[in-house]
Amino acid sequence: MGRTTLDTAALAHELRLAVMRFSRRLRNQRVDTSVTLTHLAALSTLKQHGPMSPGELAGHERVQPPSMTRVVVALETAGLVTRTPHPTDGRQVVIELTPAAEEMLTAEAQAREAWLAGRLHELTVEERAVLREAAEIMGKLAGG
Amino acid sequence: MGRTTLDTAALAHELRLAVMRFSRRLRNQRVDTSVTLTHLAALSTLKQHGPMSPGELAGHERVQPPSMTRVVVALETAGLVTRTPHPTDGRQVVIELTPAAEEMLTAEAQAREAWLAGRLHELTVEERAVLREAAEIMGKLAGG
DNA sequence: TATTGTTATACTCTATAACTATA
DNA sequence: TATAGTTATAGAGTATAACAATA
Repeated sequence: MGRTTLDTAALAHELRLAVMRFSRRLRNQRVDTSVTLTHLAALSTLKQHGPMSPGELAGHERVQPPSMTRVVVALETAGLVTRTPHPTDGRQVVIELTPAAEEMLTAEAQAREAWLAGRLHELTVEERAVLREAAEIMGKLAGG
Repeated sequence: MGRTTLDTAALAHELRLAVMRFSRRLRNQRVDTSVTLTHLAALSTLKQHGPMSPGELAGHERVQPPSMTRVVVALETAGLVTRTPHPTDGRQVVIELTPAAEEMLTAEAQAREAWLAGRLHELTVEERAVLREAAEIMGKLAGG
């Protein structure tokens, strides 16, 4: 086992611990309890990629379809997404953001991430640059 | 709102999404289902900082004391930690790793993080360096 | 009275398995 | 048969509130 392998194992260890604590911290910082972070993540994906099926959404969020079904039901109940039949494939449905959701995402963007943004603001420019790159790399790791 | 503030808000958004997906992915990659990642995190903290009370452990892990109680009970049942009375303060108990836990942590260190280490190995040296720095920064953000 | 830890209870998030409807 | 989605069920992880023991 070479030096790179040792380094990688150590990094895996540290990164796992840091990400777990950080994600817990993030999850507990929600202020608007009416919309959870999981719901927000789904809404953000719809905002970013446009209308899609529950299956596609589950793929994007890296959860199983039944998990996404529950999220979509909750969002529909809250009036934040609509479920309409797919135009050509009767098995599929299309999930789309409502104007209310668009408005909410826009209006509360800053407020929702206030804690994290505040903490990030305390960092140096260099540290933020590191996190910006790291976010991209983690996205790649999670997505592949 | 200046440019830095805008950048920070955008970074908060991207970082939150990336960390959530990444942590989900990590949580689902456990192979040895007998010990969950949450339990492992607690064991790693004990390994790193030595014996401590449930309250201290909860503080380290950034969870509430009742949550840690459940983790400790599970770990004690599994024979991975011991709960002994504090020598001078009768209210407190001291949580300590058993030899079995030490052995497990050492022996399975690589195997447990196999997925992540494998993925990290595919990255460039520069990307790993970014994640190494990011882990430290996220630890700081989670801990403060 | 204040602190430490536990118990009781409930909610969120996620999974797997089984089912329905459509292709 | 295969695919998309949902329902049923279960389990992990966490929280708040209430309680017991000790300082």
